[in-house]
Amino acid sequence: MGRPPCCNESGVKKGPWTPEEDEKLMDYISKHGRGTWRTLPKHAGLNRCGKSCRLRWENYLRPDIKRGKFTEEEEQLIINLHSVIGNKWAKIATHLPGRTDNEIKNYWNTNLRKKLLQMGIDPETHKPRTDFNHLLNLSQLLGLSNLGTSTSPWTNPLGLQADVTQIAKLQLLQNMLQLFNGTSLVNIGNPYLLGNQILNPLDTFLNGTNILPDKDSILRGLEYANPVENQAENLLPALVASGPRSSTFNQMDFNYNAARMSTQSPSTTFEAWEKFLIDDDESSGSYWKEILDLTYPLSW
DNA sequence: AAAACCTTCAACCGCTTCATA
DNA sequence: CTATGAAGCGGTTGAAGGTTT
Repeated sequence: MGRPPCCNESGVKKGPWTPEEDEKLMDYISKHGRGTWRTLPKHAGLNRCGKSCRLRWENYLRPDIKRGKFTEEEEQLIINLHSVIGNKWAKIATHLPGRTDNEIKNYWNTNLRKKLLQMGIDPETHKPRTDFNHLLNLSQLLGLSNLGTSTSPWTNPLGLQADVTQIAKLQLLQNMLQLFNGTSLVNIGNPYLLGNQILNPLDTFLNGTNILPDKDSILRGLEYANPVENQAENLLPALVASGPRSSTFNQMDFNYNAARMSTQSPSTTFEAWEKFLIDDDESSGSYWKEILDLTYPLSW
């Protein structure tokens, strides 16, 4: 449509808001309500466009805005929701009272994205990263760190920290699973799957059992999370494995549940993964070595 | 101490969606 | 059904503050 942006109006102030402007806006809204944003600035005595006023109010001045760091629960919820509905920040924000879409978007881009990438998870698809360079870097990193662990798990020639090693292991394993499976489902901590039996990834791998959530249970979960709008239709790119629910390599799908994590110590997604990794018998190294030997018949 | 670099987040821009005439 | 205008949304930018060199 040909309508010019409202902010093209000449002489309208842009940029950071001053305390005086904030005061005027809050004052006006508290007395008269929001009304229409387009006419609000004029009535409130603000030299701003309506859009700017709306943004300032919605993202900063609204009295019910929660300030401060995101909690682990919020963090986990954002990841889970993002895995289902993608970059629908406004939708995600409706599940986090007091948080704005802008705030969630910023937090995602500056923190959560990086965390997932570090864990070898593609933040767009919520599946393991499969780009070759990434795999190569991981295998090199892992190889170097293994050199160090042969003498002491905490020191190595490059000074790599143990957590780097653990992350590398996790990433490599996930990538290998993806290569094996092609339909690998990595869903770390979905609180909507409370009803499903969830296995420790290691147990899953060793026992050869696998329980994946079906589409109905996901939909029920969403309905629970948002009873007003049960509209999860076609919004399930990452949660529903495209392959058969019970195949040889689907056994290795990591369906690791947030509820399990939250009822046990450690309590967070990332800590739980860390625990899983550290609990691995480092001294024998057999678990990882076997996997690596199976998939990479090269010497480390 | 200072410059360079990095990170964060408020705010903007332009597009889409929704409501209504 | 169509056109129009307002609101909403998501991507992007850039200033400010923090950190590293």
